[in-house]
Amino acid sequence: MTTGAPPARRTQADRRAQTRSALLEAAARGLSKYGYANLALERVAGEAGYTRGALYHLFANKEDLALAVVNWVEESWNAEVRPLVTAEADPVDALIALARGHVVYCRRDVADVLMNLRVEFTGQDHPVGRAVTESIHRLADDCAVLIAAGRESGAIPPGPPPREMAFAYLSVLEAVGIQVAGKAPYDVDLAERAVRGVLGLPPAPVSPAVWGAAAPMRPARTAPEVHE
Amino acid sequence: MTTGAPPARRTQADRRAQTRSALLEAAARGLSKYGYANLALERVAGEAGYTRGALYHLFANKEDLALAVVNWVEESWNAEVRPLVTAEADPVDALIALARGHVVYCRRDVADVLMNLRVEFTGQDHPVGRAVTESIHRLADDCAVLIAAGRESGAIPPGPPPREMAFAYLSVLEAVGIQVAGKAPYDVDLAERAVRGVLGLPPAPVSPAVWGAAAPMRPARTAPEVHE
DNA sequence: ATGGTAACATACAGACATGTATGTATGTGA
DNA sequence: TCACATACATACATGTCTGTATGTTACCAT
Repeated sequence: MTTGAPPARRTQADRRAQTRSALLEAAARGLSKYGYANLALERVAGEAGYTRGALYHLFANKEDLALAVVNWVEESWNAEVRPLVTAEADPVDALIALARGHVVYCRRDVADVLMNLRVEFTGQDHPVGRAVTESIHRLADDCAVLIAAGRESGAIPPGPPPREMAFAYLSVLEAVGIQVAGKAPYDVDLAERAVRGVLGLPPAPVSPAVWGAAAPMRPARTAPEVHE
Repeated sequence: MTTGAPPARRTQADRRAQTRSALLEAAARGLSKYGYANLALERVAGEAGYTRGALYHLFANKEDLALAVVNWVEESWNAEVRPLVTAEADPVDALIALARGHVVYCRRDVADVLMNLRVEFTGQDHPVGRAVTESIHRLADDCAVLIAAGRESGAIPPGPPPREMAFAYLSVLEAVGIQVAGKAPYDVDLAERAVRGVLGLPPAPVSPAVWGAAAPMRPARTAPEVHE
């Protein structure tokens, strides 16, 4: 190519995909920081490098954009954390793996979008709030199955009904996830502690060195701690 | 008094106090349900039985009202929960009593005001967010002292720095408090489980009957379970 | 009873955000 | 090259909310 060549032509499909992606990311960051009510579309578009016209071309309205973000976040969580869970045959190991994986997921800056929206729409009937609630319910259903299995095998002691237990487990995990996110080396182990407590399990057998310098290797039966 | 007597004259001070109280309660309910951004003062005033004129007569602006609510909630929490904590000489018992007392406090409908505001203003610099943060920091400082004392006595195993531990403890307690509030009989015991887990303590020695019908009596060394 | 102040209610003004309408730029197939 | 459709930008219209100004009611001291 010569030095004076014009920029390469991008297809409309490519342009559309890039615009959409940029807007979703900007909206997610905005929802994370400002919530839904305070999310100004002029700002979202600006931070994505476009204008509201482009935004309204791709999304019907503010609600449509937020719902798209909710789906986007759920998908990215499923892509990163679910494999860790399904890789475990034992229910307790699966629940612990989920907790550890979730805390690692919380190291990214949009991890609290769903929690923020859930808190914001609690007690209100709104499409975005409903979407978040449904997302969490799907996850809670899966956790309830694991909890019930763990109880049946005797690995998990008795407690509230499995579904209630699952909601408590998730709320604790969510809170710890956000509170200690990124505070390696102990964010992951602290999350495990918290969910073991809620489930009624005794503390994991670890040496005191865990709370010191570098995180040590995990026992062989749990998920890997670091993911790239 | 005769049947046709006019209503009793109330002093201006009494009228002012009643108006202020009604507005604070309505605002607290509004902040709990809608957060700050979505809190419409027209609605607050209406639900309190007044108009925005009365509201602006008593509070400089929306921010002033919200700050007053934050203080009001903090004071009511301190009045109800702190005595349970200070009544315990042992640090672990104090932390457990705090958790149990907090969950009982969460049975009222404005218990989540501070959490909602904290979530809403995370990442932003706003006077209301700062007030909430300071309130939580004061509590975390006290918890950190208890945690440090428990570690020194050997009752609490090692973990992250006491202050970090205190924030994790509070975030877990807050999450469980809101998630299971009012779901007697197990909301209080579930909260205890959660915080024991975070602190690294083994499960409390309880019989399986706890998760059945009525809550049994607690062992003598912990705070009473029911408060009127 | 009267004048003054506080407690409240109603009207006004401006800012901000959303959604819609219209204009401009870019890709695409014939 | 040209007509068309899509991708985006800019302008317009409307509603909502906050804070301020003004009006009315109630208490209070003289």
